[in-house]
Amino acid sequence: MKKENSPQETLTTKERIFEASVNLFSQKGFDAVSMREIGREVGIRESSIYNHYKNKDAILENIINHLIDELGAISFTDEEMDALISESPELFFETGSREFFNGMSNPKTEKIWRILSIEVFHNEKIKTFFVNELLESPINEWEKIFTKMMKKGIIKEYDPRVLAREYFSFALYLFFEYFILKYDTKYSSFTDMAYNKMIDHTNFILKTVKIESNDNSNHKKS
Amino acid sequence: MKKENSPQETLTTKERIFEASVNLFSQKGFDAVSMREIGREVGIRESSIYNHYKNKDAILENIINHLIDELGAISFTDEEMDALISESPELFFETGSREFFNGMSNPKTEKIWRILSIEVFHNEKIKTFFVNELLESPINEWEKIFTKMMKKGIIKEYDPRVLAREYFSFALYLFFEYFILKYDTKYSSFTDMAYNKMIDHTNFILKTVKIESNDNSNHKKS
DNA sequence: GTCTATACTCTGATAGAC
DNA sequence: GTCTATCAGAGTATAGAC
Repeated sequence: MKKENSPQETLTTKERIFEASVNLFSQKGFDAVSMREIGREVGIRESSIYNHYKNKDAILENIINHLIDELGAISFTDEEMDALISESPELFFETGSREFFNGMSNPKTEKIWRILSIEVFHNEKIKTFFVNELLESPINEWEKIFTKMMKKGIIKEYDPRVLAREYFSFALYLFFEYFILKYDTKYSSFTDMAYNKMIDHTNFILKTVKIESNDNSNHKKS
Repeated sequence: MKKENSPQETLTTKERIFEASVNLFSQKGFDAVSMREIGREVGIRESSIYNHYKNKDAILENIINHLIDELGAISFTDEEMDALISESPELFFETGSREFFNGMSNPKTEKIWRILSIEVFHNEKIKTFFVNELLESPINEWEKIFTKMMKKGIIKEYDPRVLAREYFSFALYLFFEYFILKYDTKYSSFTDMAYNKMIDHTNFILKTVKIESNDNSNHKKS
């Protein structure tokens, strides 16, 4: 929809304001960044920003919507899900994890998640977005998935709500560990920090609930 | 160390500033509260606050230290732990959970945790405190505990580090759900929201790793 | 200890010349 | 579209009278 690969010089001023704001907000937080600072970064006066954005909040709004658009683009159909579940639960979890990580792993997207993590307390829209996208809808989705798996005889009977929470809470833990507590430290990306831990987690869950077929290759040690 | 139960009128001005700041910061965040506002709440001019605290940061510092002192007061000796583990893993988990919840459940402590959750991005000291108290030291502790349980033959062999993360990550998930996303909603306290979920979680973990004695009372349904 | 008064800095935002 | 100039308001903090 937008030209993405164009060199820096061909970006419109509005786009340059957007980029500069994402960088500054993700480093310092929304309140700590002034319009003057954004202007300085872009190379224009702060008053000129108001030709492109109504006010400072409109920049943040724009950033949030950018992420929402991006997340809306990736999703599974029920049929794809069904096929995957039937084929192999391991593969399904792997694909699900990959989808989750893809939604937060490119550098720009990571910065936006970071901004939202910082501003979740100060902005009602961000809070609602978080509660929906990170708490409620994923857990509801996973509840459905686990229910389906039980019906298919792939996993043992267990309260699917509890199972969904057991599974997804770990992803949230990783999210908070990275974006709130460990951002700007030794890790180069969310995937870098979290992916292997998520694999360990999936194995742990499967160990408990999976119904073994005739293959007993469970005791792997590295 | 301090008189706690004295009626409001007998608090010193410094204490009243402390109380007012905890209330205001936990509702609006540190930056959003002005010295004028604190003064108004206490009933003095903002300039008078500087007779009791060097500056605004000193108030926050005081609040953080209050929590650190409080947390330092509750802890287990290795002997107590050993005795509990040997007696019953269920009881041990229950006691451990209760300790965790006690550290964040009285109304004043909850408010302080909320303040810290809001300010974790803007304050390096708070971030370090969080990383130590909520991420690293608990997971290290639980790793030791699970190792001990394995040696005693109470739980099955498994990577104790992974197990520690599996167990404690859920507590962190609950912490973030409450203090960051759901504070000021339908729940009256952290315990109110989280305790039953934590029990479900403990049961799930035990289901996977516990070595059953001769009793098979695992299939309870409500 | 608290007050008034004041200093100073920074913020987001607007008006109007070019 | 960008500039200069300017605004009102809020922020922390200090000095000195009482």
